[in-house]
Amino acid sequence: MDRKVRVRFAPSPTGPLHIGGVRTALFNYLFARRNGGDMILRIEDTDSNRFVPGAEDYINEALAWLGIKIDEGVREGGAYGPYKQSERRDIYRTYVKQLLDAGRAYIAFDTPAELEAARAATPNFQYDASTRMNMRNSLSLPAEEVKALMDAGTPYVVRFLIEPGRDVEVNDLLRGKVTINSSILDDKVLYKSADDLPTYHLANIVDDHLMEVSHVIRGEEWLPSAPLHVLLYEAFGWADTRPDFVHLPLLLKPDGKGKLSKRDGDRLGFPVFPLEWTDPKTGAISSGYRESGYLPEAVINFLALLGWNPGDDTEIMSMDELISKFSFDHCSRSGAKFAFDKGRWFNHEYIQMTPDTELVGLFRPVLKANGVNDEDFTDEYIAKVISLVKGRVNFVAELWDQAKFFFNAPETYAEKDIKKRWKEETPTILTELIEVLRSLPDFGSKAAEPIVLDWVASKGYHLGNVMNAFRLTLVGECKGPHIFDITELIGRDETIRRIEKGIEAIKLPEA
RNA sequence: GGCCCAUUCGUCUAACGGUUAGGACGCAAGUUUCUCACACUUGAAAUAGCAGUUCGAUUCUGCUAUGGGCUACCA
Repeated sequence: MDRKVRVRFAPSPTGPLHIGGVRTALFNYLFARRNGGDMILRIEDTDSNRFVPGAEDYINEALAWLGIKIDEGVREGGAYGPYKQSERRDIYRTYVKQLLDAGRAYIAFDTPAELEAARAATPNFQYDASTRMNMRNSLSLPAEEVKALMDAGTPYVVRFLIEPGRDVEVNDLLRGKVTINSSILDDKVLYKSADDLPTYHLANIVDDHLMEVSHVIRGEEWLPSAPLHVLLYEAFGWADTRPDFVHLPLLLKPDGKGKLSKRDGDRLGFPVFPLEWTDPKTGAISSGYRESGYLPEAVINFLALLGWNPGDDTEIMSMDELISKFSFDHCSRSGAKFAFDKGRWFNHEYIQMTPDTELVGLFRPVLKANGVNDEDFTDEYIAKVISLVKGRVNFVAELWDQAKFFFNAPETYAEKDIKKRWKEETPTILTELIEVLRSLPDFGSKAAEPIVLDWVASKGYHLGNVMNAFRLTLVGECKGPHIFDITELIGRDETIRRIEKGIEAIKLPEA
């Protein structure tokens, strides 16, 4: 059956979208784009107790930052709306009634306390064919009593009537046929009268059907309930238009047990959220990839390769390349530990590929944060600085560590470098160097270097000691880019000022 | 406990019955160099175990082990 590819990403607004959710969204997006399909963003807010303000905005902002574009959704609109489940109550009510009328579901009045008691009384209690007649529901109770309870406005739920002893087949595009027996399924709650809202299972099936979703691409945690979903499609009479299922392997904690969870937060030393998130209740802040200096392209590239490969050794791929190569044929079925080391490398690669002029805009806030009045420096100057040091950083923020001496003269000088390079005759030599620098007709890196090196050679000085002492006065330690690139950028006056300051401040180490 | 899914270097993965089991991150060494990096070169590093099918198993089957998921009026 050939039909238009339509996929959906359906998060619950219960907090910030975590990185596993982002990966699911990405795979949906890549698959949709690869096949000329539509990408739907559906907000699954059927649990009124877990609603978190701001979460929906966060989801939109995160996907936008990452470059995952939504075709239909709450903001984007579309012909299949509303795209928020809490606005679809009328629709769900109709379909709940359909199931009830067809005898595929029933009404249950058991209170939470009664359910708890039943679970406590029976080991491995399950609300199903073996127990339902002992519970308080429209199957076990006389019709008059059911009516009386309903008339009295007693809270109830609607449960799906599962026929036991049937093998239910789920055909997963990644895993092949998965068969489970319906006896292990319980009579799932589909609807709660208390808030007049369905549960995930009902809403999910109804919406996917009505929105003409062709492929349900979601995390592996949904695999056990997929048979229930198959049964629901059947009960509604939608079996032949049922979407294909793809259950993606999970993202696991890098350090031990379990799937990567929202609560891991900063415990692991790297973000698990795309954007920084402030908990509206506690005020606790969880770091985000954006704020941690990751480029969205790097996050996307890294995530795409967790559980998928292009079929060859290519690793660096833009979104467009990912789209053109994406296929479930190259998806793996096993969970992937979310080790972030490689993510750092991806970010390094993407920083190298990003034009310096573009990095300037990202670096200015870092300068400000470090007390530099960045207005004092032109874009051209900052871009040149970046070009000299970006090869050695993984993150934009790390540029500061590598480049601060381009903005401030050193205040201190590294002890161990002094010990190694500062000799008794150093002040004299550097004083001579100042004269050489003053006499240079052209202070540019290319022009200055041979003249200075010739001078060192002609004097018979130790090149390493002279240059490193020179470097020490400019940088404060023995590190950094080519020395004449530094002097060219900071200029002749500042270079000489720093040498003089160094001669003044650096003392010969004892012994 | 029950049910389901998975298992190749430390990590992400390639090899879809025949390879010296490949690549990348990380790690180590070397080259380069005024320094620290970058870059480049090289290296160490894996088929969970046991049966079976087969001329031949990383690849197919079974069992065991291990890991993971689900087992709510959460998604």
